[in-house]
Amino acid sequence: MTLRETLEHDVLQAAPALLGTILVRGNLRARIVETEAYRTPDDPGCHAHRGETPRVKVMYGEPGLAYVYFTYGNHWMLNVTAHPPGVAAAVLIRAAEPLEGLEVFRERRPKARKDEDLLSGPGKLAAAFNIDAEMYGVNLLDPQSELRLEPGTLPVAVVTGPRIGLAKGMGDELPWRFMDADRMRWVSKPHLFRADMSGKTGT
DNA sequence: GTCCGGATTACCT
DNA sequence: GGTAATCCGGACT
Repeated sequence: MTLRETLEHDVLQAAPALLGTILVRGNLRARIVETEAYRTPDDPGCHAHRGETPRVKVMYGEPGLAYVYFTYGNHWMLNVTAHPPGVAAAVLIRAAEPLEGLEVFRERRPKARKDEDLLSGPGKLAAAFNIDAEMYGVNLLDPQSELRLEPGTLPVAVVTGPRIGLAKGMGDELPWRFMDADRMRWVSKPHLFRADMSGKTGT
C-alpha cells in the first residue's frame, strides 16, 4: 500500500507508517521519529471534533495535505491530513532526527543547546523548518512541493503511548502516540512517556 | 518539577 | 467585542 493509500485508509495505521519518512524542505532533511493520530468522529482531542471551521477546513480535503495551525501564542504545528475527503483526520508530526541542514536548524533554534533540542517537539520542528500559515494546505506527497515527505526506512520497532498535552476527557488515555523505539533520543518528552507507561507520575 | 508568556480561533453575548 | 481554551517551549528552581 502506498503512503497515500495508508493515509486515506486509516489514520491509526498512517501515524506509525510515517515514522522513518523524511521531511524535506530545500536542503533541509529530517527523519520523522514521533507522531500522533487525531480523527473524527470518536476523538474529542481532534480539532475537527466540533465540525468544520476555516481553521480545520483542510482536514476535510484530500489525504496528504499540510494541516498547519498556531497554538499557545507562540507555536506552529505541522500535521498530515488523513482519511477520505469529507472525513476529518490528521497525523501530528511531533519530532524528527536532523539529517541535513544542521546549520540552518541551529540558526533558527538559537536556544537549542544540543542537537537533540533542534526538532524534539512539534513547535521546535516547525520553527526549524520555518513552517507557518504559508504552508497551510500544501500537498506533502507531491515531489514538486516546497515542503514534502519522501520515502524512508520503517523503524524496526515502534513504541506507543498516550498523546501529549490533552486535557482529561479529550482522549488523553488513547495510546495514539507513536515513536521509533531505536531513536528515542530525538523524541519529545521521553521522560513523560516512561512515567505514563509505568502508570506512575513523575520521575 | 513548576510557572508563565504569547497570539489566534471559536464561540458566546 | 469579550473571553476562554489551546496537540508548547524556555527559564527557572
